[in-house]
Amino acid sequence: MRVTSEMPPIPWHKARRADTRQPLTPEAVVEAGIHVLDREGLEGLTMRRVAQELGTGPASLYAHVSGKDELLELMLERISGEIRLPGRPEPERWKEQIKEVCREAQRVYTAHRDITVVSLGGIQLGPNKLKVAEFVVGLLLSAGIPRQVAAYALDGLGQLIDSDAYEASLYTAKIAAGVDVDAYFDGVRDYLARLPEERFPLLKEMAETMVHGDGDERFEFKVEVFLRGLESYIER
Amino acid sequence: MRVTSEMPPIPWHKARRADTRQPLTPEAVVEAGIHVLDREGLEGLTMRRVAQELGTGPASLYAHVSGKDELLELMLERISGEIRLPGRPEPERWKEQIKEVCREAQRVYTAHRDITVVSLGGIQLGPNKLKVAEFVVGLLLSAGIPRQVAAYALDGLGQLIDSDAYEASLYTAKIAAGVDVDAYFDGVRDYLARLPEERFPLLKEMAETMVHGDGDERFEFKVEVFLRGLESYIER
DNA sequence: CGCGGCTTCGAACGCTGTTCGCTCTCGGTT
DNA sequence: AACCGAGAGCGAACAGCGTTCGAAGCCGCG
Repeated sequence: MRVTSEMPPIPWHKARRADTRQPLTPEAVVEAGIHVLDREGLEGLTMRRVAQELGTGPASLYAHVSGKDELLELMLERISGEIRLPGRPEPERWKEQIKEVCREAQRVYTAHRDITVVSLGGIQLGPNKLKVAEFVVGLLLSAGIPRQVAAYALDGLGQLIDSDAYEASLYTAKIAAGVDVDAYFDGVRDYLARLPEERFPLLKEMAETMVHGDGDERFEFKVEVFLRGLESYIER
Repeated sequence: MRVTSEMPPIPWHKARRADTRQPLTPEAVVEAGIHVLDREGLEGLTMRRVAQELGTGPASLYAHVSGKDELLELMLERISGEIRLPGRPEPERWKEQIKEVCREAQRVYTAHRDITVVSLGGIQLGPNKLKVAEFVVGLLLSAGIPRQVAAYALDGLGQLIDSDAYEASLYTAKIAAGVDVDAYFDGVRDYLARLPEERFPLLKEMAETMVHGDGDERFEFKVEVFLRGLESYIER
């Protein structure tokens, strides 16, 4: 209910949004989306919230983006552009370099909260993601891994990174929400330790071992295991 | 607007819901939830829809279940109970038996659409899930895999199963929605084949290889790779 | 100068999870 | 036998969601 609805527009208020914001392009919408995502997570990423970030209403976004799904995919592709690859592939260090890429990808995705659910949801073919894939597949082939194995491995590594980044982001979200994660894991350990001996002897006894290690350590381990498995496919 | 609001209750209508439905317990709510999930997927699983399934309104559910999140976790745990384990662990066949468990888990989860997003979201400690974990960790230890490695491996295998089942469910959902998945993959292959030579030489050339193989084949491969990697940790 | 097409956006639609408060039932106590 | 409190059931409502519609405004081209 604007009381000024009958009044002439105040001249120096005219281009108010244009002062602080560029004139609304798909890129600007994506950027605003990423801002909201970083601040409030995927759950808080609503079209209304993104529109607010741009000083407008939700309906305005639909001129630049077909809907929330497309916005999410554009955001994911934009974020994938942040992944930095090693300067040049070094085939003799293929395992180490693939690990570097995995670490970097995991770092970038985790930095943007739970964006990776989008990635888990389907194949992404944007240039930024493809660039990473091209680099990794090159390393695999140069290591002597058969083509079909390399293709499947690309899939597997992507899934590993995505699901791990998703899990990691949920913990950082919990921390941000004020949950004491250490206490949570203590609770899990105690729960396991108190399991009935006759049904879960191993889990009960391994309670301490089960909760040991942080996310990075576990991620590092999974990648190492996968790469060791891949190594066994090398043909000479 | 019931016109009978002033009339005495018609006796044989009295227990109308009780005739067809048990008197609403947490178990009944979970079961109804699974019915809706199977029929309409996680997206179609709403509190209203579950309530409708039970012949009541959404508010009634909250007496038995604290909210949608808890309902989902209860559903996941109930579904985990469908996973059948081999009769007894056979340490000399540990790899094959772990594969059997993975296949079975993947089958069960995929049969219930995209329920595994819940699993990706955190640690589940229900007895049904723990039973599977106990079995697998027993096999790993009996194979000579160090305790800490076994603990991490449990995590890794779970993640593999969950993310794969999630992906698989999305494709079956697409099929159910009438999408021609073969045509979709043909499109992906053509897209890859038409990539610019100078930027993506490998992906371009490997287009056919990249889209080769169905979900089961890829899943089988990933599990095999992971297990081969695990094998290298065995200490004698 | 006029006009057609694109952008902008207030309002609305149908949906969601959840809460409130009233009614009703039923088991246990006085 | 009477009562009463606890819990279950549930209609109504709230705040918020993604998305659509239609009117208005703007800009560049003819």
